[in-house]
Amino acid sequence: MITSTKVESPLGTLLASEEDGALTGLWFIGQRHFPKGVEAWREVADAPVFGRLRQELDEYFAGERREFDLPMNPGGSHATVFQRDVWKAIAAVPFGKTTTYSSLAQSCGKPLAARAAGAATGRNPISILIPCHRIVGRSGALTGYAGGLDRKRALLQLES
Amino acid sequence: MITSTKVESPLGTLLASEEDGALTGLWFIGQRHFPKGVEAWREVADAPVFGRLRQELDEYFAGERREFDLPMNPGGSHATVFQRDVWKAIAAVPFGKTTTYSSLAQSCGKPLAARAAGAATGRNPISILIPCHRIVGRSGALTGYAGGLDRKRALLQLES
DNA sequence: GTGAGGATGTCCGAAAACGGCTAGCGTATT
DNA sequence: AATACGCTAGCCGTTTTCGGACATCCTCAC
Repeated sequence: MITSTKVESPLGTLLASEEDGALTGLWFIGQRHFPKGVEAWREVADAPVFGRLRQELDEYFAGERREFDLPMNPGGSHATVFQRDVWKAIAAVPFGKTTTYSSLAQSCGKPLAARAAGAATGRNPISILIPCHRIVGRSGALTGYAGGLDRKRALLQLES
Repeated sequence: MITSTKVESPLGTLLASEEDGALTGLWFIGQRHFPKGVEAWREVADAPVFGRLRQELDEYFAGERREFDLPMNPGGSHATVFQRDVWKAIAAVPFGKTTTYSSLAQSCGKPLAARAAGAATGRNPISILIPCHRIVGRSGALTGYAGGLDRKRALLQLES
């Protein structure tokens, strides 16, 4: 059973989803690749993981938190091996640092799959906590963000 | 979280699956349309619904039970509306009776979809409890069964 | 009778299109 | 000479698309 709730943030409202006590998703409302079957999820505002999420997000946006610490399970069941690898590599990028798509690809053992890594990055199901905003082009250009480049800029600004 | 277990029967071994306390699947091992992600399910032999299933199945095969009574949730999340309609119509066919694919299609409000009803019948996720063995061709021929025609014959024999 | 053909929803495989990329060159500015 | 754009062409996993195949049955022409 998947449950969901809405979370407010300085960058707009987010939708969070949870299953078996672990956070499975966090998207800006209406962003690119917003999940499809949302209507079937049951809204349960007070699941334990949602409480922690709200608090840690508040601290993060207040500049008082650099890392998140709560149970996560991105991708549920339909994600591919490559996607999981990419998301894991993204999660390893520390606060305040950035890395490139080609570097991600390399970490996954597929040095030539930079473009595919970009596609996988865009499908990251847990915005902010899996910091896909820290991934930029080789030239340093921001290239893209499923929640919009403005939000990507704002997040990088917050971390600088 | 989906869990599974194996169940013995006079017609062979079955795999049962459960989620949130409801039975979600029951297949003959290796039958046509056997589910795919089974490796990812956790084997838990003693879920409550599995206990009831074992007992009711034993009674059924002993000729002492004509109807099943336990929580079912066929198709989980990826089933289509049409499939659910067909399975519901199949569940309404009583012990010892049979009906036809075209009759099923009619019950679903799509009188011309007899063939599609056949396809949906084949995907029935809960063998025996959703009695797809009671569906025959208009001429009375047994036409097909995902678990093999022998088993279909045996089940109809048992109910006669 | 008997055989051919059409209606129907879904799955499956194959093939094509599509991205949150990059390196390599030419040109065009300083 | 450097640097900065802009275009092009390869790279690769995933998504989309499309064409058959099915646990059928009715009708219409011979």
